[in-house]
Amino acid sequence: MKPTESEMEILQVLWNKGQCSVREVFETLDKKDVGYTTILKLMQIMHEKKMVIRDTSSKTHIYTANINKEKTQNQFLNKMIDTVYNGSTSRLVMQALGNHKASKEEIDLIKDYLNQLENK
Amino acid sequence: MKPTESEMEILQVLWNKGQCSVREVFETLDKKDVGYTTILKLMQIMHEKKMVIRDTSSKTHIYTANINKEKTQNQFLNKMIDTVYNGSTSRLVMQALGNHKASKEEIDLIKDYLNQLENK
DNA sequence: TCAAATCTACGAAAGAATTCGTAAATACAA
DNA sequence: TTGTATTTACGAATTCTTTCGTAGATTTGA
Repeated sequence: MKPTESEMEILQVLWNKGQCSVREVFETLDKKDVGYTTILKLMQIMHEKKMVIRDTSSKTHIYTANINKEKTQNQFLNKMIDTVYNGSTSRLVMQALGNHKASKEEIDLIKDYLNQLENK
Repeated sequence: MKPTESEMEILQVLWNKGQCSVREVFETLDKKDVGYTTILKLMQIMHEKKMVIRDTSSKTHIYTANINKEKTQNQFLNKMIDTVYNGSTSRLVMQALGNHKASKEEIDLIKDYLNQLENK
């Protein structure tokens, strides 16, 4: 039920773009070392698992994500908090913030968010 | 180079306890459905990969983590931000905070941390 | 001492995930 | 029309991860 890493990459594209042909997904994630049919196969498997739905009315099938983005992200997040951060959400968050990846703008966003949380 | 999920669980124990025999790890993670030799094998593989070091001077070998906790956690975190949150640290953080898993205390911790960040 | 318990080593099976080759169908354009 | 492109379907190979059985060594304690 939990998407694999590759499936996650594909879902990412589908969530962003709404709907895509296999080729669009393939080109969006231009992974140097994977062939077109690999992505095709993965998406077919995802279809079997009902992670995506597809419109087969024309030759080129059009895929759409069929699982909830936030729910799926949360699933990964919780797993990660458990196995990587020993159950501590705050440690994860602080590490994410101390990270070079978090920009000033992002930190401001988070402050606003915390204030909102507080006022409830 | 990146630990697998099982390896991560074992590293977790080693990071927490400092050093352990296989049996200690086995008991700490008491997974109902995995045998002792499975954990042993995993730890032997981790040794081959130099993820852990071990003292073999007595019959019962004693293992210690040989990779950096923070660095390894960051590796997972960054991967996750990319493949699950489309590169957005703030989205990950906000979702973690909105999560049932983040308690009041944890949120306070994070506020302090943000203030510290600010004063630098 | 010797048997039971505990440990390591190691190969191999089982399971999961990824990868791709090839064939057949369809569309497209010269 | 005819051949080139693109697409799907699908089986099979490959690779990665997890699992365990068995054998042999060591320790322990009755």
